[in-house]
Amino acid sequence: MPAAARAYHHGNLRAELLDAAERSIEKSGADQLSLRELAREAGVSHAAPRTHFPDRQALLQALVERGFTHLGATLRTARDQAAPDLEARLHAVIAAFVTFAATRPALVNLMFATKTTADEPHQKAAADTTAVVYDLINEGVQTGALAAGDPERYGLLLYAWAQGLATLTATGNLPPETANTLVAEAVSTFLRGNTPLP
Amino acid sequence: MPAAARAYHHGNLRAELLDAAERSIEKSGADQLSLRELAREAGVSHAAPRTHFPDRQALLQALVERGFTHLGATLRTARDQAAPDLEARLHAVIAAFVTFAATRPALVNLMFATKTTADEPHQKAAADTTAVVYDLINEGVQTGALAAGDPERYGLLLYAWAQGLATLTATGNLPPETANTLVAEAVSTFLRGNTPLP
DNA sequence: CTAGAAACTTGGCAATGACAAGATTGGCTA
DNA sequence: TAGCCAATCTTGTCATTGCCAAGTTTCTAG
Repeated sequence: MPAAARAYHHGNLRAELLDAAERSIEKSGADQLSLRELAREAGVSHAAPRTHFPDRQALLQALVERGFTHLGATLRTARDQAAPDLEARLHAVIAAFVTFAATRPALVNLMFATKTTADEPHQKAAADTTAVVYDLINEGVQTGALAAGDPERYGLLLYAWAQGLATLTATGNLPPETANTLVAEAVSTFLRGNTPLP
Repeated sequence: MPAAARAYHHGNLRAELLDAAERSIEKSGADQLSLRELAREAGVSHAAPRTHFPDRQALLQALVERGFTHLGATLRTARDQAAPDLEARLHAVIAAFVTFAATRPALVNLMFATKTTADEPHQKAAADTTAVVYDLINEGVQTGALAAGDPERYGLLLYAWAQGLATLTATGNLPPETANTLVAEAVSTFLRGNTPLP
């Protein structure tokens, strides 16, 4: 019995709760989120959410997981639609990251505020997201566009940069209109700083 | 009547509440923070905190403000104790940033999860923190160590990088022992990527 | 068609944040 | 020094919330 796709008393309550929760945190912050309020919005009883989420934390975690899945997909799309050279693709991916953060600041905060322990369910989704950057870096090292070195280290470095730019955007310290320019400079600085010696 | 230094019924309740709050969020996360619990720990009535903080959010904001003040001071100390050349000082500052984040992950998350609107009280403390990086960048541009360009843009770029590395450390995605190496690489990459043409 | 599981409801409890009104204390002034 | 005033803290209260237990409805597998 596929729980997610079932149409029962309410329909697919789980997904609707997550949608409402995402709207709520963007409007009032994550710590204002009320399960009972979500239930009211969905027109179900105050204990109905408990069927799908054992507690409040579980709902937030599901939100984070969905966020990473969404972000990963967004980054992959951006990569595939960019021009084929490394710089263009890196730029497209990081710019998409920043745009994502500008659109869903509260969700992004939540995603990166959650401690990462190995047994958490969002681990895989998060790894699939970082992999987008890592893979491009790997490719760059292999084609010789980047100086030989530990690709994982490069990946972490660039991912950290992207994450920082995204967070600054999400918190309003970086106006979205200048963000794009900064992303371009970050990528070109990164590449220029790691160009193999001729 | 200097409110902060007074010893009254309790002593300086305000500071003690903030200390307890910081301990609490590092132990159980910010959304588990309970004003009544803090009051109990301090041995005062459940409504006593209200004298110093109108509501829960105000306490969190005070925590953020204190955090930025502390971080700024930490960065300035690191800068002053480093070797006088630009790279060493940048490295020292960002490494101190990352160490700060590793020591107080929950506080750092809170600091960078809070939306920055102009009228918020922690604005100045936050600005004083970013200024440490900005000033070094400015100095680098003026002495010719960095290519001519918009210093503010450089500053934002490097600050974003530092913030990203700090957040990754705080969330456990970057083991503190490798963090130092990565910081060194980030700084040298940044400088290498922005060296003026000879 | 029936049994059992999944989804939801009703009722209840302890804890919390916020508020109002009163008590205590310390300093400032007249 | 007497007394007022403001800051600090207390007691009492309320609505809301998260979580839990027990029961009810609906779906589905066999």
